[in-house]
Amino acid sequence: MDLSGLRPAGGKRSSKRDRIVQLFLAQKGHVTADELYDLVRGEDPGIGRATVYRTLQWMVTAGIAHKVDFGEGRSRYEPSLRHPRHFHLICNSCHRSSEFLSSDIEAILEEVTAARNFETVEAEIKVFGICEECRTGIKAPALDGAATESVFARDALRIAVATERSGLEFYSRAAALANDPRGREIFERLAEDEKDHLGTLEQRYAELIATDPTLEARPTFLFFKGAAQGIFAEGAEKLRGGVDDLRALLIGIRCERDSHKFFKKYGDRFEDSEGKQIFLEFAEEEREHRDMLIKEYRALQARLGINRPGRRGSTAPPTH
Amino acid sequence: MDLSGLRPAGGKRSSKRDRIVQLFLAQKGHVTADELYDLVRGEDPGIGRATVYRTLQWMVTAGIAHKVDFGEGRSRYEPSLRHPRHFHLICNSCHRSSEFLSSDIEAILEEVTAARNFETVEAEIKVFGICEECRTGIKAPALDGAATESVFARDALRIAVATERSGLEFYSRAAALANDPRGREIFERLAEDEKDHLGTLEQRYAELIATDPTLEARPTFLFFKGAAQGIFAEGAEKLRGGVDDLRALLIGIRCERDSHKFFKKYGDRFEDSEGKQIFLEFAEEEREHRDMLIKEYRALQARLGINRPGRRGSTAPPTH
DNA sequence: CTAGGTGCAAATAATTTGCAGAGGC
DNA sequence: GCCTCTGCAAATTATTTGCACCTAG
Repeated sequence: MDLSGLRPAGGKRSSKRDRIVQLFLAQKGHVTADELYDLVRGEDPGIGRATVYRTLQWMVTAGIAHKVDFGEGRSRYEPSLRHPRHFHLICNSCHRSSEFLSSDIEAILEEVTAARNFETVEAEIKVFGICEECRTGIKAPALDGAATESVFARDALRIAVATERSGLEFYSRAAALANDPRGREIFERLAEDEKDHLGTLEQRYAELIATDPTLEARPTFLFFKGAAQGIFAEGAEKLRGGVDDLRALLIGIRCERDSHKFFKKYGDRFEDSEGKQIFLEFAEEEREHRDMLIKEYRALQARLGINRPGRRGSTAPPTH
Repeated sequence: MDLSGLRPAGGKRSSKRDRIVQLFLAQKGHVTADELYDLVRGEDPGIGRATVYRTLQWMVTAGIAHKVDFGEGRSRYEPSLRHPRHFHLICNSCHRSSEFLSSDIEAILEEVTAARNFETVEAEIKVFGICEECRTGIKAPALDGAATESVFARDALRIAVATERSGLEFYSRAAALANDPRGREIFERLAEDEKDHLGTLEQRYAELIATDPTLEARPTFLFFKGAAQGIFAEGAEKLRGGVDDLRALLIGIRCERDSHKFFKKYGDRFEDSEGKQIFLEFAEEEREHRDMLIKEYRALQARLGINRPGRRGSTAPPTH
């Protein structure tokens, strides 16, 4: 692994430090300073404990390592590459920890800190308790370091598939309900797009699973509110009662905004370059969809003009 | 304060321990062992550091105190009476911390741990960063220990008011839309109930503010998704497109379930006995509302019988 | 009387630091 | 040659423990 980009300017080459860093990065989970010291000693008995501590400290300031405290009275360190903000479930019995991501929690924390005018540097969540294995004795599929990236890709793809599926349903229904022929045409076109996306995502998902068949059984890593039903599901639900065209457009605009956000956010985090490309491309297309819907909303509003029945609430489409 | 209930069976009376405990409980924020030692020394120089540590330890096992680690290399302790699960914002600059509650985060964590078959003992969230005062120099109204209870009551009442307001709107609309006269009658009756509740809550809110006029300016302590719009807001929104009576009933059932949960949960946590009583009473009434709606749903379903147009999705009301 | 609480001083355990020497640039 | 890294041992810091004594029940 090339570490040159990680070394801060002015840092000096040092084979010992390099060896410690390398050993550290090769570790799966969360290492103690002492554990790392023992590992280092195994390779080179001429390295002192202080150097390990100093290197760990340096890695933290350099952003390579992340200090975590599981309440054991000593610190643990994890490589901070990959997912910058994950949270921990820590077993009080076997002292192992597993990780998860939750955009929803991140979003709520943003709300809270904004309300308090607090500028977040870092958030940590630790859930202490008893893990499945310690409680039942049944060994559950683990989420070790190597698999994390694939599991992340799997979860992101699953959410994406659900989203496109719900999007397809939303636009199909909207097209069926639409009174205005131009509006119907747009809904039909967007339904087609979502169908395309769905195909691409399902194929990528199948490819991913093919590379590692154990992947499907592994526990969820990325938790996301829209995951189960898809981001458009609520919108599709709203259409059930029957709505006018303007309202359908409005709902679509909101859903596209959310799904754009989703694809952008997780596209950025993807390690797998193919998945990343798909996500970022889709993010762009969802943005285009949204613009198209906004334009159509304005146009339809103008066409309906003043003879449109008055209604409480805003009539302008959201612009952000 | 009577501590007899807090002392574990077999514990021996001890004036020194009692004094330490009392001093600890009188503290506002999060004390370190050493800070407490200094405080204790001020009152009785004959108390040793070890006794303070031992008492702190004892308080933790007895459930009186809660150990928190803000990453300073030493532990802090806070009284664990009152709100059992709050989270912390910690300022890296002035090292003070402020607290918040979020039911939404609690709910998400429950989902995550359930998915991993993890049995939670305790969850902690720490957000590190820079507080408003350190960043801007403007002193913001604090959330000190004494005020926390009142601020909690204020926030709970605000959410409750919003909920009843949205409930009133929901039932008014539902009554206006209802085709079935019996259904309309029920909706009208529930609207009346919500109006009553609203009056009670607004009065209580005014009383609370009267006891401490600075209360309104203090920052939010209890964060809750339904807070801004009220728990029925989404339901009321759904009615906008126009729905049939069965669907309106179904939406009402869901909203009543959520608002029952809300009143129950926070009623249990209320310290202020008047607020507590109101909340628990309302929780009961919301449960009755829900039962009423479910009964009506079944009755209407039966009355409409087989000549009701078929529709995808479940036709049974949720039972939990 | 006796179990448990308490003070003092010494022990522990993780981590940091002073300093003399080694090594990269 | 200079500046930084490094090892070793000593220092530091929060917390715990051994032990003799004390005190409430």
